[in-house]
Amino acid sequence: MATKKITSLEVAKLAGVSQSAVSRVFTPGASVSKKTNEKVRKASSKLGYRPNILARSLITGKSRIIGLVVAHLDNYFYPEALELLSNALQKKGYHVLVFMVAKTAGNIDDIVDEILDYQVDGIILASVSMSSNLASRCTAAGVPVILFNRTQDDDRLSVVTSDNFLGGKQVAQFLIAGGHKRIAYIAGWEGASTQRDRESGFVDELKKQGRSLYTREVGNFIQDDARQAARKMFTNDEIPDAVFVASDDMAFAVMDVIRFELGLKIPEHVSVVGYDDVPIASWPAYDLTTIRQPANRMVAETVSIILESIEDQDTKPRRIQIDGPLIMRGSTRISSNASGENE
Amino acid sequence: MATKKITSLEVAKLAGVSQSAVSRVFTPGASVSKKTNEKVRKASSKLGYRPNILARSLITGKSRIIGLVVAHLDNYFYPEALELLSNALQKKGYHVLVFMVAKTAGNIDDIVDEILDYQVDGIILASVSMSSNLASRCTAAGVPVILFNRTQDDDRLSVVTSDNFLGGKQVAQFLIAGGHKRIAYIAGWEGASTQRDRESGFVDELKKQGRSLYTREVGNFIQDDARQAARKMFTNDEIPDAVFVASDDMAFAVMDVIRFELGLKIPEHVSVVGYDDVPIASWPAYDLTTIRQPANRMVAETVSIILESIEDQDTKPRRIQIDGPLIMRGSTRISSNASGENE
DNA sequence: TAATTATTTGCATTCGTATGCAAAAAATAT
DNA sequence: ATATTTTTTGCATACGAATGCAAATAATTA
Repeated sequence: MATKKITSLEVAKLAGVSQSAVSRVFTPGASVSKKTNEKVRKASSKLGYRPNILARSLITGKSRIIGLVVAHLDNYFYPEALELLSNALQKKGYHVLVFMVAKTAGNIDDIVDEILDYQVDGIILASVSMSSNLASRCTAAGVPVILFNRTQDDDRLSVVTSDNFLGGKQVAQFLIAGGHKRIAYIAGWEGASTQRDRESGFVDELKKQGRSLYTREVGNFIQDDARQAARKMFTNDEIPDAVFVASDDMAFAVMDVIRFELGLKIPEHVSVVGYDDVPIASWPAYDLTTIRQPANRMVAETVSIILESIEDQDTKPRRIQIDGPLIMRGSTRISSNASGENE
Repeated sequence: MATKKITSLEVAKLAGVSQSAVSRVFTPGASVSKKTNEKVRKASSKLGYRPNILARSLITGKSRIIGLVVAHLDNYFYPEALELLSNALQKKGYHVLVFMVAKTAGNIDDIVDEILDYQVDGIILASVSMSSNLASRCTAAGVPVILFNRTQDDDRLSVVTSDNFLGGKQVAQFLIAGGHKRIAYIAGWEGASTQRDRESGFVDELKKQGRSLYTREVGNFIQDDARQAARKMFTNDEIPDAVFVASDDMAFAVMDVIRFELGLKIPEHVSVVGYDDVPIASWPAYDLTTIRQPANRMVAETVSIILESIEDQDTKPRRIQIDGPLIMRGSTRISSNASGENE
């Protein structure tokens, strides 16, 4: 009921000093004598005073809020990243304001406007891209923008991804080395750079080794779509003997279809490879061979870039690619006659 | 570089009106003539003006920010809830500021202090509880607090949970009806009210039907611990023929141990029941019988309570229990000779 | 048309904190 | 003890928008 807010002025009165003195006590690096400091601290804790971050932001121009836009919280890679991100930023005195966006990402721009309304110090777009026009707006407002797990050709934006092209390539090499002949691909949402890069790395390498895709379907990074894609792909006369699925999340759905709907065995009848290495991939029920996206390192880079950009407005946007290893597990077979296929 | 902020004053100048006029145009329900409205809108969009939420908050005392404290983003129930929550609040013009807290929840109080610094309009604690002292602070500050999926005896706090006691009871009834004789339980973290309620509902019903727990281990709502618990539980001479695991998340780990480490069959050798009904539970690889926690309804209640409390400071805290059904799937057997066991 | 009422508008102040500047106090040097 | 330098302090103002109040304008009525 009694909604009373303790302000610096009241603390000042109790401590017998000026409001500025109180402010200085709570401003690191300001000039305050030991005695004043003590008086103020005492009065503050007596009244339960804490500085109002919003009022402070108004004058400093820094809110210590980072806006985060996420679409796919259902793909476990993102909650994991969010947790790491939030923890890392928290340690630095920042906090994350979350903005969810429809998976069928449309009007990101409106959302970003909302974010800017909060005077955030920086913006992280997880698996989402923004219009060039809006990028200008952010730049003009001095708000650094970082794309996380998504690329875009705009040198005003920083980008942190895994090396998706290399990842795709590694999968191709691995599958060919494993002696697979009919190699298929289930794509993610084709608007996503990660999808495109994974696929072109994959297909490029196949070509380089004189192969080509046996079948291709689209799963849009959505489990239901992936299931559909799998059903279509595996009801032909001659099914693929290996399939690379553009994300672990979809791969699980695909494996379920292969095993429980079609009664096929993994990897005996078909090898499955995913992408991300989310925790579930290592659960024995799936035991999925996959490319690891090192969420921790990606997050660490993201945080360091954003903090640097905030502290020094003149920091140039950076583009970081972190490569992750192929994690070999039981969902893929390794034939013994795998050899001699290097160009 | 050119960090220029457009303020209402600049818009006012361009539009040839006063700053107050601009403010009124952006304040729903304020008195503005059609003509002024047009002039201001025009000038605003020309300059790209948007009101500064922080400055507004300072004077209105409302930030349109909701603080959310989460611990277990690795249990899929929470990302799901977060997504629903954020979406629902977004629709109402609110946004979620996320605070992660260690799973071994200790100093929640410090975190809540940080939250209050942001002048949030409300606080949601997901699976986390707070000291009574701090509850007073929040009440005094006029900030409503809602516990999500966790109870606590404090009538200043609102609480939204599923009916965990009833859930536990349902599981007991179901397992007994299924003809199980040696019924075990793997507990969550014992500091959690959800854990306690699930267990007491479960054990109470067993007793009522003249049974008792065959074995009990603790999994702390952590997969690794659950695995350990399962190993211990299933290496005795006579293993349980049914086990109720306090969360789906742990149940998956337990199932993996049972099947892949111990080579037992589910449900032939042992039935497994979980709690939450996260999406993975319905994946055929697990096909887990479980109690559904209706995240959508829980979130809807949470949002409606928090908004109501914000709009009307005199709203009394509420305690909502939403009951969820038992979802019968393939991880439990239903024996035919299940009968005559009522007291 | 004049008188009365309803709407708009601008002025000035407020929210809570930070900070440039000049005065005061303390510390140091001469 | 005095002069000089350094540190601390308070005053006053600024941040950007919202709002009570009174003046100005428009709409309504007689």
